[in-house]
Amino acid sequence: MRDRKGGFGNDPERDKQACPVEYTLDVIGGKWKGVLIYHLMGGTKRFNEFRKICPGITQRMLTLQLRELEKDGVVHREVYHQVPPKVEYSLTEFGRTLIPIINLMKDWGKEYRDKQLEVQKYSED
Amino acid sequence: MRDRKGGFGNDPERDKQACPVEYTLDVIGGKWKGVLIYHLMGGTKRFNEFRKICPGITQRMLTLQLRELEKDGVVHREVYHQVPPKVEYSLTEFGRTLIPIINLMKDWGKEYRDKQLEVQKYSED
DNA sequence: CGGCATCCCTTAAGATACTG
DNA sequence: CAGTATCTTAAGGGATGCCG
Repeated sequence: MRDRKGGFGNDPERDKQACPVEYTLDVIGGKWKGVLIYHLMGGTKRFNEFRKICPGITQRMLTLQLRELEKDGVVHREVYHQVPPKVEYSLTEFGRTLIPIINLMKDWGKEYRDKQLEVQKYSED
Repeated sequence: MRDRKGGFGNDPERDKQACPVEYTLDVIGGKWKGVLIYHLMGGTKRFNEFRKICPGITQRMLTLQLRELEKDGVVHREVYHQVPPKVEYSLTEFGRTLIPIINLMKDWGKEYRDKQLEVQKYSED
């Protein structure tokens, strides 16, 4: 067992919860959560719309990531009980509080993607 | 991890690179990267300092995460060739451009950690 | 259409031991 | 002190098939 100085109990999540940054990353830092939230900022989306927007994601992962966002209260899932089925995903009010962060990340990503590539040149093997 | 060897031809990571949000998450979204950057905002840190601050992280993971941050140009690694060895980690200028994002994530985490717990109560039906 | 269940492989991550 | 190396386990994730 791991030596846990301070005896905080044995919840491995505690370390993350203790740091607000990690808590936030826990909500938006999943493999696809960032993009999903980002695209939801542009309006309601259906399941297959996401699949078109993110060709790399599988149904399974899309479901899992959306479920986690739903569980975290970030995304609302509206089911229309009809044939063929229709499910719409949207940001909750709570989810919208993330918009400033996502926007900042978007801006940073756009601005520094190139510069970061330059940096990498100097640290190549 | 990100493949730097070739171009973006059939790189499955391409989808992520295509979205600036995901690019940013790729840099700061690693399991421990957020906390590491966050703590580096408070000043230079040594290897074992991190281990004290983040009791849950293993040497191995700490090394790997720091190396990735270094590779991405976010963190500078200063090695003092002496006995006993001394290595200091600090944010690069590039790394400092992330500070606004980390701060925003910290604020959001602090503010909404509690509210999110409430949200979960309502989504248990 | 929008899933979920299953199988299976790959990658991430932990434990431990050892080193410059 | 600040790591590597190695092994093992846990989690992530793809492919496929079925179902409401």
